[in-house]
Amino acid sequence: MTRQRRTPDTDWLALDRQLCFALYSASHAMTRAYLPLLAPLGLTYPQYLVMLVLWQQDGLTVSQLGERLTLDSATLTPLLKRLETAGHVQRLRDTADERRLRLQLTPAGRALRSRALHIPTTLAAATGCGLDQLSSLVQQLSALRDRLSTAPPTTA
Amino acid sequence: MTRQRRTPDTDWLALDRQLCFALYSASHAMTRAYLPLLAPLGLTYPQYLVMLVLWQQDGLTVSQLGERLTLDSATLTPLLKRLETAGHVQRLRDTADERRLRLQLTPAGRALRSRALHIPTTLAAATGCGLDQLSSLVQQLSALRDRLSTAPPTTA
DNA sequence: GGCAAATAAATCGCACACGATTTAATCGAA
DNA sequence: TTCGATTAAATCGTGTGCGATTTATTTGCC
Repeated sequence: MTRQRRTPDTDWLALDRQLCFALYSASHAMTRAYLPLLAPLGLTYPQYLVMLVLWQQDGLTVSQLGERLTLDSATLTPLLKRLETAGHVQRLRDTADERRLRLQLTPAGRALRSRALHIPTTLAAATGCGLDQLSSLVQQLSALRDRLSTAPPTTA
Repeated sequence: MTRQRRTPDTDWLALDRQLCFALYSASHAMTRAYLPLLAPLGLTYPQYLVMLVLWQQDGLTVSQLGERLTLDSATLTPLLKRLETAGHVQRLRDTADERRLRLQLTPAGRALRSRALHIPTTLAAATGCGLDQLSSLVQQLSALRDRLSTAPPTTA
């Protein structure tokens, strides 16, 4: 006789089966792991992501930055003002098109990069993953993100 | 002569190499994909996660709920008050220990479950992943989350 | 019993996220 | 050329997250 269990195979709503929760909780755990490394630099985690982009390419507009991070101006404007107050970036109106705002690193902002160089390897160690699993995860998650964001709104 | 490129193999700070950003952006893309499915139920995404837990096990305390979701009372208290206002849960002081708050689903909260049953399959389709890749990702991400949260604060 | 330590929620302050609207600047077609 | 449509940021309101503190209750040790 098979009896009904509390979480049978058919309970597709079980928390630990949800990819969404696995992503959500892993992402938050990652953010928490970054905190002690970013605190000495005076950066929050989203601010660190912005700096990663600007260290790669300076002089972007707010929209261009938002495309890379999939964030909009409602999120970025106050964040960038805080980075400006902290002295890491300058916010300059584009003279050719006054609607656009150009983001320029200050010397202090550029200098901060050298103090961040150790972070990726430190974190990679904390994950306990091998380098091959790490890059495999990055590949899978990037592809997943792209499929989710180009997918039709509901598919229903 | 090899010349220096803008993003050489040694640029470990490149945004698209970061597992943290792959996680962060995939997680946000996932949340956005849920929005049109959750709006008809009147739930935000974190509220949906709380309901997933309560549908599996009713009568939990705030701390127990927080353990499953890795969230603390600062986040959960206002969220639960909104779920109570919406009529989905009741917040009852434990008579045996007045410090504890017991979370009980209302009939409306229990009934909501049937309207959520289609969500996991709809989303699974939107990911464009096979079922085997989905469960593999859930496994890897859950393990990653556990390693990150049990790891020593800095390892430095 | 009585009181310090521990525990459970709540509260406070700050920083994201994001839908929706607003403001300002540019573009484009009649 | 001029005025409506488009575009870029900024603003507004709501809802998380979380470090730090506060309040209320219980526990444990004398």
